[in-house]
Amino acid sequence: MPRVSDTRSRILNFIRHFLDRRGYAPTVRDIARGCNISTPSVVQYHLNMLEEQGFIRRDPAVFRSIQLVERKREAISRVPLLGTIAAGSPIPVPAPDSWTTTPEETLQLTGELTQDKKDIYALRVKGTSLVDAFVDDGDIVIIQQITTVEDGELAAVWLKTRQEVTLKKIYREKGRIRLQPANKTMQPMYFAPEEVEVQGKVIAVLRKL
Amino acid sequence: MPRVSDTRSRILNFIRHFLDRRGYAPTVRDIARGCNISTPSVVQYHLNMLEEQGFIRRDPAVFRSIQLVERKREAISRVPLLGTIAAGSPIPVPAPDSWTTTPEETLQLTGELTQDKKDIYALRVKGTSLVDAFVDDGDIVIIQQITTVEDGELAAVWLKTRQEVTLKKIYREKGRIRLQPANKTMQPMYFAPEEVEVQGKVIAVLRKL
DNA sequence: TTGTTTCAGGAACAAGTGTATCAGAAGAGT
DNA sequence: ACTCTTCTGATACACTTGTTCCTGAAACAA
Repeated sequence: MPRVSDTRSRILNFIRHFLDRRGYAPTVRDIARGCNISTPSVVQYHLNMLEEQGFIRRDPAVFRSIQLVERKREAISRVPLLGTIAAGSPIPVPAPDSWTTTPEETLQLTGELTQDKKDIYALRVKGTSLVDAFVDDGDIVIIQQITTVEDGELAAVWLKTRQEVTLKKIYREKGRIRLQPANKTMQPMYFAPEEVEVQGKVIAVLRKL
Repeated sequence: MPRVSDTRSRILNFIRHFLDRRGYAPTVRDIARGCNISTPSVVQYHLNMLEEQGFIRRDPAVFRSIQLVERKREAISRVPLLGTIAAGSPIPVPAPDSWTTTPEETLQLTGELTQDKKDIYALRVKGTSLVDAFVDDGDIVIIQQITTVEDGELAAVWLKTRQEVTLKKIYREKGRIRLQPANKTMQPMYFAPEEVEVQGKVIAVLRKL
């Protein structure tokens, strides 16, 4: 048991909160003020200890350079919001070079949602044509750009003859393709393989309210 | 067309890279050095412009306080997944002290989804009782724990007499409460105010596939 | 005791750093 | 040409801030 109720961890917590609240690191004197320490030198002492113990990292002689080792850059992927998905209009499949051009907007998602997959883009749903996939007007679908999907996976498909885009579970059957709505109470549709063009695989849907 | 290939965007990019590489913000002079600008005052000028235009935020007289507005929403919050939401069982409202206890699981979400709100938890949907809110079995609803919501907001409500939980848009009317399904084709339901208990406000729905 | 380690307090220095001011150049529009 | 806005340059000031040096108290071990 430490002598005081551990100044050290109090300092660590103060740094955490300061970073959360202000967005940049505190100075020695900020910490002193926040932890009721009367002088910078004491803070300096503890910071040196914390750095030795591997809790923080600092660049010498650089102001506000304290970094928390525990805040290892979490994997955030920036997913481009490339446009809208509507029943009557084709999905705007991104050109290979357009990944770097400025999209309409960018979503910041954790790897938990993107499942760390590559070639991902997002589309905003316009209209209520996708209600049979439990997707409402204004929802955002996250799509991985691939041309073939496994049986049973939810795919974004373009129906050539109908000039229509839809989200359906796809099943290959003998000589035809079955498109099954996510809503189990609804009936499947059948198409010739050449009528169906898989634009991508839906890996997530999100709705902000 | 700007004279040079826009010093401003060069500065912005430099700040981005500096933050990524060093973990803290550059000083005026760091930027000057990195962008081949001969004097701090020019950088200062452009930083003021960038702040006016809403690209960055700075705290006056605080060293290394430049923050990229575009990364404001990057903060990852850990949202506890507290259980399931099913038609027949009450929503497991977290006890005030249980926030720190270990939840079933934890979601990592960016501020973009949590909208930087407080007192947020997540529930996994079990069953198809919420289809009228376009919520499917297995979806995850993000809920902010508040007891009153604005008219028209999607709320998680417990219907006492029915012993049932549902997600509905809530409207206060004279002497009664109207619960409107998110699906506009469906009919509203009416209840006496004391029958309806608001458990929280739905701020997002997400579906991982 | 004695010595050693850890922690707190005070003061001061030197460098880093935001900022203001003045001056002037370069375009754009009239 | 003229004015106006936008941008660049140089210098200087004042404050912020990392750092060092000193003193001293408290705990612990030999």
